[in-house]
Amino acid sequence: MPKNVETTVKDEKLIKQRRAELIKAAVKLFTEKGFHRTTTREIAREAGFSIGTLYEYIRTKEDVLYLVCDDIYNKVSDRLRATIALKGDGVECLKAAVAGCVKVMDDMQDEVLVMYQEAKSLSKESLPYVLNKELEMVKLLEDVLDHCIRLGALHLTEKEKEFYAHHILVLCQMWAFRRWSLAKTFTVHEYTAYLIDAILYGISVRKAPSIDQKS
Amino acid sequence: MPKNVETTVKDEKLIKQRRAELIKAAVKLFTEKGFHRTTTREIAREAGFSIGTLYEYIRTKEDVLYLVCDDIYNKVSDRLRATIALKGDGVECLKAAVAGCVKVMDDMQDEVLVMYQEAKSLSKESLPYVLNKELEMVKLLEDVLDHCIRLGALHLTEKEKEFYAHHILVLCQMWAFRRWSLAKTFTVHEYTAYLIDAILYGISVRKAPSIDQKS
Amino acid sequence: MPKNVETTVKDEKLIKQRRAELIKAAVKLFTEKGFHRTTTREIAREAGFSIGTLYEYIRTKEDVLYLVCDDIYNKVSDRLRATIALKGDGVECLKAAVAGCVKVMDDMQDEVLVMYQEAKSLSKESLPYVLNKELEMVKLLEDVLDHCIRLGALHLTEKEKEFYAHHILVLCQMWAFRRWSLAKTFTVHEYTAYLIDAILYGISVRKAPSIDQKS
Amino acid sequence: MPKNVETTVKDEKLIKQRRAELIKAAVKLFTEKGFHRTTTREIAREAGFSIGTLYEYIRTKEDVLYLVCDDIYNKVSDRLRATIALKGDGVECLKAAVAGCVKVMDDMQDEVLVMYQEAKSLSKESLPYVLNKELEMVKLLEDVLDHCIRLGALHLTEKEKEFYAHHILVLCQMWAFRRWSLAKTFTVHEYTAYLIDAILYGISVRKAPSIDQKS
DNA sequence: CATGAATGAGGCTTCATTCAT
DNA sequence: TATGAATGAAGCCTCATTCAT
Repeated sequence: MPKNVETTVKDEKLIKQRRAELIKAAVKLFTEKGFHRTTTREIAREAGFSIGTLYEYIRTKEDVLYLVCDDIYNKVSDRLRATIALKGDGVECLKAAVAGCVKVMDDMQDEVLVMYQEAKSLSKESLPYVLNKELEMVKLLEDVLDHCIRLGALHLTEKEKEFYAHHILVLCQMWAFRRWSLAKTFTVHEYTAYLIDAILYGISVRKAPSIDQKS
Repeated sequence: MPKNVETTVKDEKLIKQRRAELIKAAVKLFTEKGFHRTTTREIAREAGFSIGTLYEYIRTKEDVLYLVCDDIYNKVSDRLRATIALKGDGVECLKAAVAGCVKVMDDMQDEVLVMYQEAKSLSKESLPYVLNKELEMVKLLEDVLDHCIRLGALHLTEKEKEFYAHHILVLCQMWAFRRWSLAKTFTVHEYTAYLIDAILYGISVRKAPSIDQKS
Repeated sequence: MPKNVETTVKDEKLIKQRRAELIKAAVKLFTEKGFHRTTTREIAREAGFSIGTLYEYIRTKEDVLYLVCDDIYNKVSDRLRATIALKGDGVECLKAAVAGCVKVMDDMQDEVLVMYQEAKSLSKESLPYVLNKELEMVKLLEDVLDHCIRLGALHLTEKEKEFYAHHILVLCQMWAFRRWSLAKTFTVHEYTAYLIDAILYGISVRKAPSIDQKS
Repeated sequence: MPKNVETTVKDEKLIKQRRAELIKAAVKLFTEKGFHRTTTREIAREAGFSIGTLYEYIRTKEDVLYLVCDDIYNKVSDRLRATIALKGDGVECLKAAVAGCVKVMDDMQDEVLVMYQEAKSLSKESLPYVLNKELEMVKLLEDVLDHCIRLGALHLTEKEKEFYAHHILVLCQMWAFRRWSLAKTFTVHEYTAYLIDAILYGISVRKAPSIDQKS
């Protein structure tokens, strides 16, 4: 399923190493100027090898984008999986997940932005693979919700579960996308606290005990 | 503040008309292939005039992007303003706003996507202007919240208000950004209903009366 | 049938003129260094316009080769048609045709060499069209033979006619291909005289009346 | 006279063996895609060794072409020499030579085509050597003609002899060059028969006894 | 005002050749 | 000797922009 970017080089270990260098360079440049404004030469130079060498490890410029997106998704997913960890009783588990997810978005802001802004430039063949990765992340949050449901802490239908998985993921990503504005008012921790509250109890519950909730 | 895209042509009426044609053509093409993959020639052809004429109404390709983003922001803002309208008592007003906002995102999905995906290609000079437009939209939602607060339907601090304005806007945009996945499970109306619930009451309140909320 | 090389330019007259310039430049360069060793930039410079302009009149480097081959074939065919003219009684007509054909090969040696040496670099799509042109030239010679046959000067079966048409054409081309060697010993006129004799009467008839011819 | 292609390797036997492999691979590839479209890497891979090893046995890509042309010329010459063999009385000897020559062209069509189409890509230094090989082949046919002359079967001046040697060689090559068209109508044997007739007696003698031949 | 031919900088990619292992 | 990773010059082509008509 994962597209296999062809190489001229055979040494697997070398491929891994060079690719890591290449991806690091590309992420840096894409962050600064975007995929289209970055030239292959710049990527090669930043990665520390010649243009010829770059093309020993990829076949097209688009391959670089694919490798970058693939790598970031994997890293984000891995970190998410590690942070979420289904620990804590009841709703605590969800809170931890949200906090972890925001932290990942905070730590990897540059990468996350690159991924979401440039993935659209992938070819028709690669795009589905990447979109699927996005759904895998949604799935991770569904697992958290499932856990809470099994603990009896939440009561959700299947549809609600899907809805909330997207909902929570988007709200966490929001920190990455809107930090330029939000960071003027909130620290990550404040943001996280507000977000947990908003997700769990909604806006109306803010100190309004007498209001007729969802009558 | 709004950058003035220079023209060779003087006739104001003509400028308006040609720009409208130009923007329409550009939005169509940007939707299909993105800003960078679209050539100025294509824009001219799609708009129905020659490349020479195109350059009578803009100075650089980036001007087209600026005009497009500006135009879409204005349209989205206008529609939002019209839909929101601060009508309804108490929390109804907020519900109407959310519903209206989602509808706008649904109606203008293509435009919204173009705007958010390509705005990053604007120059350092134009970007702030566009980001500011984004904040104006946030402000619109803050106004709604203010209204609810004044009606006594909500109780929010200034910070909470800012947070929720972003929060709500992002969740509405989510429909535009994730329709490729969400639409498999939800209709716009379902999505809207779930969203209103989620915003107002959060996830934990879903039929779980006995749970000790935020003790 | 003739492939239509696409242009960006619309003015038909201009296309004709520029193409003529382009072809002239290309023939000169291809003659000197061959198709593969000639760069598009060199063609543009030699033709007197910029690389950008060159690409307004063609889409690929191969288009240049196609235009060149097409043009040369047309010129050679036209000259052949003009020279042959089915004039003269009996076998005189054939002699005139051979003489004319050799003259064409002599006058257009460079072009003929380019055409036969580079045509193989045409794409699978264009090649058949060019090969067909070759067959048209064979056809011209078949017409001459037909004429002689109708005059009663020659007696050939259909197969013989086809054979001799190729046979004569190849022998005329021989002057173009082997002038580097033949010209050391023969002038064109000598060559023509020898060739006519060889074609008409063969080698054995050279002053050998007593030999038992093909008994 | 024969250019000495330099090697890093000393072992003569190894050189011979590797070169044979290399030439075989190159002929195959040149036949398929021509010299310029074939890469050195492809040659190495097809020959069964690495690019590094290839360059132990040649110094430039052009060396490969030189080796190929040289090898083919030698093989063709050898086969020609073997087939011709100056056997047969009188004109039979010539007939046998023509038949043999056509057979060689038929058997080695691919090689012959490669040789004549790519030799022009040789450098100014190598070209004369290869052209000289061509003249050696002409010489072989001159020898045949000489033999016939000595037998009294033909009467030719020196100039006529040179002319006919080229003439016959070209007509035999014609089978290789035009088989794409001729083979639709003729088998090799038919072609050979027609050709022998044409060379010996010319076109006019075809059943036209009363015509005043070159009076 | 409108047109579209002309321009050329610059991007992506290939590939012959080298050289350290 | 054999290998194959590294190199970078050089090729093809695109496209934003200009300007004469």
